[in-house]
Amino acid sequence: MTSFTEENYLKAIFKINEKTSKPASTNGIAQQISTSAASVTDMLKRLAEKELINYEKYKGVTLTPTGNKIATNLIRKHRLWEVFLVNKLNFSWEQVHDIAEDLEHIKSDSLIQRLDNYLGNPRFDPHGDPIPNAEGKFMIRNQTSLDQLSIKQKGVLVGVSQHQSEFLQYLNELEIKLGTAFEVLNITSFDKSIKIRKDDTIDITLSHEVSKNLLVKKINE
Amino acid sequence: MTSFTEENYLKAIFKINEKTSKPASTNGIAQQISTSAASVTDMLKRLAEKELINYEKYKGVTLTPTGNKIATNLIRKHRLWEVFLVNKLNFSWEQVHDIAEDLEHIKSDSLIQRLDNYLGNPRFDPHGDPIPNAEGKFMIRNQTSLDQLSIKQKGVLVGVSQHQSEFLQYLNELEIKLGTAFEVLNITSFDKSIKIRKDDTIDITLSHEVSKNLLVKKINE
DNA sequence: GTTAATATTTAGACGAATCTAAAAATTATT
DNA sequence: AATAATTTTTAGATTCGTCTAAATATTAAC
Ligand SMILES: [Mn+2]
Ligand SMILES: [Mn+2]
Ligand SMILES: [Mn+2]
Ligand SMILES: [Mn+2]
Repeated sequence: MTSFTEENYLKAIFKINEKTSKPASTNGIAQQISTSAASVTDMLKRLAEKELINYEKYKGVTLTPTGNKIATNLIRKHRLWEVFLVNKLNFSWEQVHDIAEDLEHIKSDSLIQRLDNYLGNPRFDPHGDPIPNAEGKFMIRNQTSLDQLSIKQKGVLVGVSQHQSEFLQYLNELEIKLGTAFEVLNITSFDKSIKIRKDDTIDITLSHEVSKNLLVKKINE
Repeated sequence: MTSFTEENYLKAIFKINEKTSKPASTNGIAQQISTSAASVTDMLKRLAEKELINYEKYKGVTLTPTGNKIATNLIRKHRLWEVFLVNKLNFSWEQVHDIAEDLEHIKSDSLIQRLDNYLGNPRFDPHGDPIPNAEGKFMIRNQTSLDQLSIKQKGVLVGVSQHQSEFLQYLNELEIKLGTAFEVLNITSFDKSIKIRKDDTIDITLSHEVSKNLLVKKINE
């Protein structure tokens, strides 16, 4: 059996591997999990012992197939619960991550299978992130960050790469949500701030810090 | 903060107090929780230290107001989740207890408040047990066990005092569920087995072991 | 009211997960 | 290549929750 804590380590390693395409470092994991490097080393030994990770001293870690299965299943559960919280309980997208962080550890295959079904087998979570299927396969999303677009290009918001509630609340204020359509009007070369026309009506200016965290699908006309 | 384990002790103490109307004994708790008496004594010291229980060596335990609040809230969450699993995810009543045993430990007041609302503020769980309100008040159910009825008396099933899945599955086979109407036709003095007419149509015989675990509300005509 | 049986607590140990401080290995800098 | 900076591991301690075995207290039986 994998404990609550072990599961969190596996998920952290998965995310780092995914983001960097490299083995996860001890410090990287420590930071992700908000713990000390020493604790991480301890846990890596245990996870290696259980054959959930590939670990060589000083060389970083990757997941074994078994470890990968557990990690993707956690992500599947996390994202399905987020859909439940938003679609059924009417939570807002910035409120659900922390709750899902706990719910993802509930161990029942039939529960998650029924939940998936009840929600209509959603393929994306409230933040636009893909929900892996029961076999752990992710759907690949055709996306670019908004700051990669050039003037006059159009796009539609399909995701966010920041999940902090302050960021999401800021988007709420601007009435930017998944599905919102954009056209790039102007880019200031000095600070890379970007002026866009939203839903063909309202013009707003976004800082580079914001625009690089907005994931859009380009619309070719 | 109260841990998962501490919560389970508080709930066990609550249940014993409720059932016996006496302070819970060390052995009683040990049995309820499937652990050793020594472990219980250890934990009782910790819980007393946190002022969640009233504990005097060799004298048994009761809950303090704070401990009681935590315990009733756990029961509230447990039963609300059971309603969700049965009413929304179409689980059968014998499948939900174990899953709810985990879900009850999820800590989010807004979650449980929204869930309650989403379910239509149910007052009883799938086994007929009352769901305490947010203040911890239980609704008192007017009930007698079926074996207390005399011949020709009528009643309707409002609960079960056994929650084992084998028992519930046996009731499924007999098509006995909450709301099922009974009339007592006959009681065998030898083994106290009882013959009833179910829903005015089918006659079935139940052992005393079964009838004493069926909670009915008498119907006076 | 002693003695026997049972219930409860204490003693001592262990595994999981964590920490800080110190040692060792790796990587970067000159 | 030698030294400095950084990263990682080890050593040693702590807390939580658990165990078995032994000691003590309570309750039941004679
Ligand atoms: Mn999330
Ligand atoms: Mn998400
Ligand atoms: Mn239950
Ligand atoms: Mn129940």
